[in-house]
Amino acid sequence: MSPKIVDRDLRRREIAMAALEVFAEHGFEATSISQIAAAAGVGKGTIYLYFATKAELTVEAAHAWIEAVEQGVAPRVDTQRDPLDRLRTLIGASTRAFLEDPRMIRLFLGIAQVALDDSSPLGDLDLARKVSAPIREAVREILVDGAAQGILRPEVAREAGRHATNIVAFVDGLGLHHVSNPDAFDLDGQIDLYLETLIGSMRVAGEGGRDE
Amino acid sequence: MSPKIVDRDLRRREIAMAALEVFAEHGFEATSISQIAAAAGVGKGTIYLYFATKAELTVEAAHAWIEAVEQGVAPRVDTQRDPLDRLRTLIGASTRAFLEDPRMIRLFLGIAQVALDDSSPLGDLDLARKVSAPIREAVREILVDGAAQGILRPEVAREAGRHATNIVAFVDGLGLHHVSNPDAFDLDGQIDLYLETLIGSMRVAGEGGRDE
Amino acid sequence: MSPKIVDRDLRRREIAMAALEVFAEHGFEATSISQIAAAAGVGKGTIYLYFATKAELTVEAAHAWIEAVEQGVAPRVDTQRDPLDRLRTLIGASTRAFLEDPRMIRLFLGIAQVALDDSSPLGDLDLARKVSAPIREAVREILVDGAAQGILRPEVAREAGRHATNIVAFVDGLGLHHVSNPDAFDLDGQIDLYLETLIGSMRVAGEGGRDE
Amino acid sequence: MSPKIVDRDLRRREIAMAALEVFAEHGFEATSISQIAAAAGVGKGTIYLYFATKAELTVEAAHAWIEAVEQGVAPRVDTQRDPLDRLRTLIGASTRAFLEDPRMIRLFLGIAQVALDDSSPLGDLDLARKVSAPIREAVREILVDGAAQGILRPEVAREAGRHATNIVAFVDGLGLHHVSNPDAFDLDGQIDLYLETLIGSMRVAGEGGRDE
DNA sequence: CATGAATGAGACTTCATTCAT
DNA sequence: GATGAATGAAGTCTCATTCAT
Repeated sequence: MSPKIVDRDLRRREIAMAALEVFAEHGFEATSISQIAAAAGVGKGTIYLYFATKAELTVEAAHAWIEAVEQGVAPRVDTQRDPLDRLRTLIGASTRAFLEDPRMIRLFLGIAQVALDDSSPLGDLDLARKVSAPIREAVREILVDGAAQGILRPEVAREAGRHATNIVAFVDGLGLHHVSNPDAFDLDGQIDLYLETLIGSMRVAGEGGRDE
Repeated sequence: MSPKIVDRDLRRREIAMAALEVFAEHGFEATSISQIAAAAGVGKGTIYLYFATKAELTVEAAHAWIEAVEQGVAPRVDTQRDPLDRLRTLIGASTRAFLEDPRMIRLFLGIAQVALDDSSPLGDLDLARKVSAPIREAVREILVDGAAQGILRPEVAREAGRHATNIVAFVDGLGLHHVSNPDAFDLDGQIDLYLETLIGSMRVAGEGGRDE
Repeated sequence: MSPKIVDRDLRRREIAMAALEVFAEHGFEATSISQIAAAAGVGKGTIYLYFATKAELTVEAAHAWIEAVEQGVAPRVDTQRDPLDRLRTLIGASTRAFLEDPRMIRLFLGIAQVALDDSSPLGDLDLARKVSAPIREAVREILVDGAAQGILRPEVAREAGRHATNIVAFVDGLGLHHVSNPDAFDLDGQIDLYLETLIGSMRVAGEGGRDE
Repeated sequence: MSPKIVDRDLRRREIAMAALEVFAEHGFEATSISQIAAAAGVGKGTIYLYFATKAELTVEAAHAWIEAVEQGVAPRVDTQRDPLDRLRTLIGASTRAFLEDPRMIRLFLGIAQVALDDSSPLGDLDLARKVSAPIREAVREILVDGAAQGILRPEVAREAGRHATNIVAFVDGLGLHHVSNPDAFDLDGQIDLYLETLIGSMRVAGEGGRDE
């Protein structure tokens, strides 16, 4: 009656989302098919009607995660007008929302590790890059905007993509350290320091800044 | 009468180093004692003469790694006099040497993941921080030096430790992305961009810079 | 839609009975899960679908044994009317049936040994006592009956429980020796001697006895 | 210099005695060669200079135990003159001394179980019988004495050996139950009850007894 | 002779995957 | 299609036994 293809994809996605939950909760290698089946509310055998292999399920889960991140980040940026404020808001908010949830980092680490496995079908996922793509793009746009408005130096616009890559890399790196030892430093303080250092370098000289 | 004499600590270290190799190759949880034993050229049971548990071996391997990093980084810095050059050399060289070996990031990810496990004896190791401690300290000293020589702004010296934390975080984050997809960006170029942006913000205004 | 239906309790019992066979044959600690699985005709992993642990399987096997003993002993007693004859029949028949199978004593010894282990979940099973409980109770009833009929001394009825305990202890002890070396003595003869000695002391004086 | 045969046997005995200690403490199958070596104060390899196999060591330990029991029992009997008192003393004292030490029963059970193994070289040890031989013999002598003094019935003397076998069997059986659950009954009380029942049947009729 | 480092078989247990229902 | 019972490979760890020192 209903098209089977649609059903299958829907089911795959549902199971993948459930897997995502369990991965985030228990870590990656510690998660069994049984747990995923229970979380998805289906039988263990049913998993194998939709995925040939646990690895294939992992790939789907990673994809689902990427899409979820993409859809979750975009809305947050558009509340501010000033490029510098937008940058502060974007980096600060998404970093905190994203990194302060240990489940997310666990998920990221787990999937990244699987992706790093040479024999893994996740190898071509370019996970870190795809997951951070929406943030990176948003950052890039802000930088271009800022240059267009004369707030940021012109050359920032020329290198906007590469700057965005660095910014995202910093966010992920800081998140990694934060997660390894949340007490080692003040996450907010480090983000502020980074942003102001960055802005100090990008801002058109002579414009009034926050720290001088 | 004369029993075989074995240096337990040396043996532990040897096995830990071998374990490190395999961990880096296959990831942490995917590595079996058998593989480690094979890599170390010993029998499976021998491992347990030196480590009560796989977890204990993991801790030792992590420690070994930390020490190896510590010893590997220090010598590289002292060849330059100018603080900015030293910073470029330190970050550039150690980043490349350290991060272009995918095994290292894999190891780092693996350890971070294990460290995230609450029940893990690695939990209190603060591995991510200890591993990067020598680099962070070297960076901090350079920043303080640079401020003392009047090349960097005085407030950089005051915040040297926090700046160093951010710089190391960036290095790790960029490494993570690089390893995830080596073709996504030019590692050297990104590092240069970061360093010049950073220096641009830290340098005493009016001093001549490299990129303008 | 119609999943395979399995009676878990039945399956547990089946496996426990198979385990019992192997325990009896090889002793308790010398029996491996592999052997039990083979004896039960199932895969090694299947055992763990029904028992969380080897110890849990052991407990279930012990319980199964207790029940088997309970069901095997009761019917034999009710064929005789005279208390002394019933006592002779009960002790003689059940002793022989029970003890001449060396597997049973082996089982008993094994369980006793496991029970001695403080950390064993069998510790609170009081296995030796439970296993012999039905016989002990039957003996007690016979003694009370005998006293009620005026055949045994009144004080025997008052101490019936403690006499029963001693009788059962004797049976087990003789079984132990018998199993240790079946040729060392004539089991039947020793049982007869014991019974007549016992009866000689319990019988109301002046009543005609079998052996004088 | 010193005859090697003597040294070897002495050493074997020393190690066997040490093994006995550990067996009694930790149970039989739970005892490793390492533990025995440590208890004996020798190296693990040294064990194999004196015993080809763990089983062989077990045999020697069992033999050592038998001899120790033999030497320990005899002295206790000779303090009393009245045969009935001597019997009470012998059974009561040796039972308690022997059975109230859980290590001894553990040892007995463990060795018995090994001895029951068909493939065991202990099979010909007739352990239970040999261990109890000295007590059995002492009991037999007391019974013969008692008959000779006219205190016990003449037919007791004729069957003295078989009575002694039964008495020892009872002691062992009661000990087994006691060890399985020390709280199940009062050991002293049960022994007294048994002895008086036994004596009541063996005593020459009309002689003043304890319980009438 | 004595030692203990080394070994590998084998124990218990988990889990991805299959398949009869 | 859906299920979960069944399986066996593989993992961690123990320990009797060997052998170089």
